[in-house]
Amino acid sequence: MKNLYLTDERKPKKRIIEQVSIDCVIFGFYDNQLKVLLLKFKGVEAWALPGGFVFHSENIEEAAIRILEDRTGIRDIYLEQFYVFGNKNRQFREVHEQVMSVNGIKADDTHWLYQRFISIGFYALVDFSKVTPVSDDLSDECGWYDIEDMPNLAFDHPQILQKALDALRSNLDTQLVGFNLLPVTFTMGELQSLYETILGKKLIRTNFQRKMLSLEILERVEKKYSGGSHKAPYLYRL
Amino acid sequence: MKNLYLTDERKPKKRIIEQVSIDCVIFGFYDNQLKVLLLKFKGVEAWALPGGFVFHSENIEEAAIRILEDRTGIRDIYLEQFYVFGNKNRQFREVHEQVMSVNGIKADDTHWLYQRFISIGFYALVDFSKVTPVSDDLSDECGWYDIEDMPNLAFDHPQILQKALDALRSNLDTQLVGFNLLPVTFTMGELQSLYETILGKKLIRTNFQRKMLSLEILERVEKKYSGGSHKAPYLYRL
DNA sequence: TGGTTATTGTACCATTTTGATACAATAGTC
DNA sequence: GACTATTGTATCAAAATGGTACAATAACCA
Repeated sequence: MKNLYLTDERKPKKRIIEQVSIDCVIFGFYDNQLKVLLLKFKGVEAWALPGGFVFHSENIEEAAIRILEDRTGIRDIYLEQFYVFGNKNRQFREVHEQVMSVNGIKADDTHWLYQRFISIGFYALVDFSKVTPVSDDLSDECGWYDIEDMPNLAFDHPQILQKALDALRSNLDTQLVGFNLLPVTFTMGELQSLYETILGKKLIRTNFQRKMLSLEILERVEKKYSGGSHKAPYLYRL
Repeated sequence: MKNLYLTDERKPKKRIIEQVSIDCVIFGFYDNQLKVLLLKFKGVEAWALPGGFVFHSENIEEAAIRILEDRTGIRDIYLEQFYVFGNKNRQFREVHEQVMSVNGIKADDTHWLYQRFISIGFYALVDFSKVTPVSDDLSDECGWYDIEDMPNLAFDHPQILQKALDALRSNLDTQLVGFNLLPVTFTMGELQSLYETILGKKLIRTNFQRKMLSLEILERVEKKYSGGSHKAPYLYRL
């Protein structure tokens, strides 16, 4: 994924599948807020979801894992395919041209990047504290943005993000997917506030606790002394 | 989709996106059994899900609608994208070669059909009684097969079918998707047996009836006199 | 040291949902 | 008119969920 815009002039050994791309919605949880990892294009006031292409020699899931590792520095990420975006007007000539001109790259009209793209959406759930965001060649920033307070997203990435959120929401109860967003140990309060931000609604504390404990998947570890003047909560782990 | 194997020699006006395909799992319900529409290749003992390619000038969902109409003769089909199959070993040279040789078509080693494919899976729910299965140029049969009694499926179509079934099952309750498999009016018993075959388990009749009626989406029409020596059930519609 | 405060863990009751059984209604057969 | 198979509904028990009460406790403060 170095120098994306040059790949076909340089004819690298690893050929990519043209007109298919991957977009990753990387979720993290910090400060009781749901966050998404975004890249900012060099010289353009537009942010984008981390993405990339699929080599002929790899599975699409491997491609997603590779992209995730490039941006976050971690492997073993919880990953799920959620939708394919394939409208015929999915071609983003203006933004690509702008980014290329700012970065001093030229391409003629028939460049494959100017064609229509089919993009496979993956969402990833990561432990916020383990991630070191890394930008790519075309970006000057890579960082976390609050889901409630997003900057100007390029392309059709607002829709992709929305669809990822919907998928995450509907998998939350059935797949018990939320724990991937927390560190190994966490308090019941943290877990509840994670559920509340993903579902977008308040939950009743006592019932939430009963529900979680009745799943019999949580192990109670030691207490957590926060320094607050109140009873210390227990820490739990899966 | 006429003469699939010739498309690039003939350079048709409608260019397709290479290395991306669509596979459709078309579900129907008849005789209290869940059925799937399959094609049988000419001269080869292998069946396949109806599929096709995406033109540059159409959305992927439009492509799926086109493929569905070609095989079933009906538009306005309930359609849902459920997964993308993109393993690097998704190339099916042997089968393609066999089918081509049987049908007297030649292609050299670099033919795009010999490359690896990314296939977007859609499942469709149709009213069995409205469908007239139509085979394509490479098939000599197109018909319904019982989900419990499938013939030899080519490629990775067994996995695709399984994933479609999983998706259908998990959408059954939340999206109330099952009604698309029934005619406009139906009895409670038919609805129940549909649910039972999709979920793969028996349901308690009285509770199922209570549940369905409590949704307040069913309208009771006239009675259905089956000729059986028992009370006649009501017909319902959405 | 003992009172105060904020938060946590759990018990408890009311309400709703679900599981399971009973039974009356009825279309056709004999 | 009795009999049979099936349908529609009522009913009770059990489980899940919503909501309140209250005791336990870590830090703070007078």
